[in-house]
Formats: sequence, structure tokens, C-alpha cells
Amino acid sequence: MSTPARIPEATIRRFSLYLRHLEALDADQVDHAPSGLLAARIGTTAAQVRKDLSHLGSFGKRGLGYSVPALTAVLRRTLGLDRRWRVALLGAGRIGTALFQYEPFRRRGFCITTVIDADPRKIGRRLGDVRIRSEGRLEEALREDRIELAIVAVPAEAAQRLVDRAVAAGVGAVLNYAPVPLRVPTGVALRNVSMLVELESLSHALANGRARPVREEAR
Amino acid sequence: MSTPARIPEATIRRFSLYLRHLEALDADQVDHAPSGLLAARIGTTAAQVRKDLSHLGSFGKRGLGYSVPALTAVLRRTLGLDRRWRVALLGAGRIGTALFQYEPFRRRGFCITTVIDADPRKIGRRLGDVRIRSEGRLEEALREDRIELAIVAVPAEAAQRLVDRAVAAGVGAVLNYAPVPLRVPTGVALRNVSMLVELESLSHALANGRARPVREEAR
DNA sequence: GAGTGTGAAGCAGTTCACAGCG
DNA sequence: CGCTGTGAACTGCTTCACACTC
Repeated sequence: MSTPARIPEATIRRFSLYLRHLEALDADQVDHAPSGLLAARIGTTAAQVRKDLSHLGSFGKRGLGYSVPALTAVLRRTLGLDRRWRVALLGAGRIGTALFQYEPFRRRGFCITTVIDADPRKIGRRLGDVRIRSEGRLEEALREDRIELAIVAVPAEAAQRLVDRAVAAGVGAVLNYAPVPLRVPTGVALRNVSMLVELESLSHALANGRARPVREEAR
Repeated sequence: MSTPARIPEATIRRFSLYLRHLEALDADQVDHAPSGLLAARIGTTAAQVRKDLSHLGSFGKRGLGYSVPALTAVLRRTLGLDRRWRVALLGAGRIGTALFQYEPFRRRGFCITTVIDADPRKIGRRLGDVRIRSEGRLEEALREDRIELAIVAVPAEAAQRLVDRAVAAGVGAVLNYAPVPLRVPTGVALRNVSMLVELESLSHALANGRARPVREEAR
């Protein structure tokens, strides 16, 4: 009943950005923010901000703007950040390790409680306070720790096979950093993040001398 | 004259994926690939593939498919991968270090020749064969090494200030991994990659029990 | 009057369907 | 006959414009 209709994916992604700026505004004791201010900070237009926020119901105050604390709370809830999520890291290589230690994840309530790697030399070692477990025990580990979300950071060859197993073991969402797009069955949320795609789209822009739009959202 | 009209951004991103699969097909001695095969591998539809490739002119063979070597060559050229790019890494923290060592970048001709950090203890140390240089000497370093593209991996607070200086020093493209979207003047290519946005869009999907589409491109 | 909320117009990317070539 | 190449329909997001509220 709080979010009756489907919210566009593009809007959800901007919610994440709004939230970060609202938290900063809140820290600065700002209590109301008009659409224009938010727009300037994340690099869109005021109309876009209003349209986005209208998906949450209407509680902006006309002539004043949006209540910073109220909006913060709604966004947090909408993004599912009002609870902790049990996250597993698959692959404890360089990328995996960097992700494990990435502060913004922890601050947001994503707890990586499980780390898996295929390299026998790594098994039993610790990453922070988490013991690295063997890939062979993947299903066991995921179920034991009630993992809801998996971050994949293994080499290309291993990725699809591993994610299939993770999904079969009940994982409902996958964030993929392996350099190949993965496939998952309907009903499982998936985001493929390819660092190479980003870089190559830039080399295309450079090579073709195309000015890219000034405002660019996180993608 | 090779790419007369503007190619949609979404298509460019898929080009990057096609290329990777074409290289794999080539290694397997496959010489022609029909749109359906490529579609299956990157997770789109055949119509989408044909539409995408039609931007490159028409050289698919009817009844046969696309010539793997020919398509590979065109894509490589279109993406600007037929030359090397001079890349700087701004920020030699955990994320920066992982990016520096990321093999797929190197294989594609992106050479990180310059590494900058603000931490005085890191200055002079080496990352691989590159000496870490001081942030104070940013402009000097970028100009000396003729840097065309900068990868930003510094904390949120430092990011905008640093990228402004990098752009003033002549950098034409920026790949941003700092957890805030950056702004750059028109004419500079920018891609903001936010790991938090990705993760939060997943927690939204989980929290709202929405099945996300099965096929999902790298984003 | 400053700023929201929204229906309507505009635009971009995707899907469809089919004519036409190898 | 299979598969490409493409105009035309469609879908979904963004921008606009303005009535309405605080």
C-alpha cells in the first residue's frame, strides 16, 4: 500500500542519489529542500525530481519544498534500507576484497557475512572478521547464513556456473562484477556491472570526438 | 565517414558486449554468427542485434550471419580500441588498486601510466611499475604523461575538486568510481559508476518482491 | 509568489513484421 | 529458404506547461 504502482527503474536509481544528498542536507540542519536544489545536486532538472518524488505520494510543501527528514525516511524505506540484508561475496580476489571493505556498503546495512573462494590456499583465511569458505560448500554456506543477496566477483569462466548454484540455493538478488553478463531466472533480481563496458563507452566517445551530456547519472 | 550518424549510447554499450563474445567465437574458429546467436549470448533479441549492427553499415551476409573477423574489426575500431589510451588513476586506495590491476583493462589497451594519491605516505611507492605521485603535482603529471582519460577512485569529498583540476589539465574523459556523481563541462565524456546505486536498486527489488527482467545488460 | 503535482507532448530506444538478398 | 536490413508501431522515460496549494 505504500508503493502501489511500479516505480520506473531509472527513478529508483535516482532515489539512491537523492537519499545520499538528503543525508548530507540533514547533517547541515537543512529541513526543507525544493526540487531545484535536489536537481542541481544530482544533476537533473527540477521537473524530473518532482516527477520522481510524485511516485512516493505527495508530501512536498508548496512554496517550501520537501521535508528533508520525511523524504529521507520514505526513500530509505522504499529502497529497502530500513533493514539489514544478508550478503555473500563470491570471489575473494582483488575486486572482491575491495568490495568487501567498501565502507559505503556497510554503512547502509549490507552485511557481508559470507565469503567464498575457489582457491584452496585462501580457505580458512579471514577477510576482516569473516572466514573464507570453500566454493565446494557454497550451498551449505549460503543456506546456513540465510543469504539474500550475492555479490559476484569471480573470473569470467566461473561466474555463470556459480550464480546458477547460488540461485538454486535461494539467493534472490545478484550484483555481478564478473566481466560477463549473467543470466538468472525470472524472479531473481540481477544487475550486471561491467567496468569494461564503461571504459569502452568512454574510448568510443573520445575516438569519435563526441561531447557527452554534461549531466550523467550513475550507471 | 565510417560512422556518419550518431549511435545511441545503449547500442555502444552492447557493442562492447558483442565484441567480447565475438572474440570468444573467433577463438573457437567460428567464422559466421547470425544475429540469433549473438542475441542469445548477450541476452537480447535477434532484432535488437540487427538494429544495433545496422548502425555500422550493412555487411552481414543474408542466410549466413555476420562475419566474425569483419565484425570484430569494425567494432574494435568503432569503440576506439584500435589504439592505446593513456590513462591516469586518481586515488590509490583499495578500489583504485584493484582497478589498476584489473586485467581486462590492460588487455584492451588502456595503459595506466600515471597514479596519483593524496596520502603523503604513499607518494613514491609503486603500484606495479608505476610510481605513485603526489596530488599536488596532478596537473604536471597529467600533462607530462599526455593523459587522455582519468579513472577517479578517491573519497567523495575530494572527487569533484580533483576532477575539475584534471579537466582543466586537458583530460577528455572521466570514469568515476567515487560515491558521488560528478559534473564536467560539455565536451568531456563522463561515466559515473556508483556501486551503491546498483546495490540499492537490488535491495529495492528484494524489499518489494519485484521480479526483475531476466535479461539485463551491463549497466 | 514560490514551488508542488500532473496531464499532455516529446523523444529515444525496443520490438515487430516483412520485403529483399545470397 | 534463411537471415539480414529497415520502416513503422510501440513502450517507457523525460520535458513541458500550467493549475493549484501553502
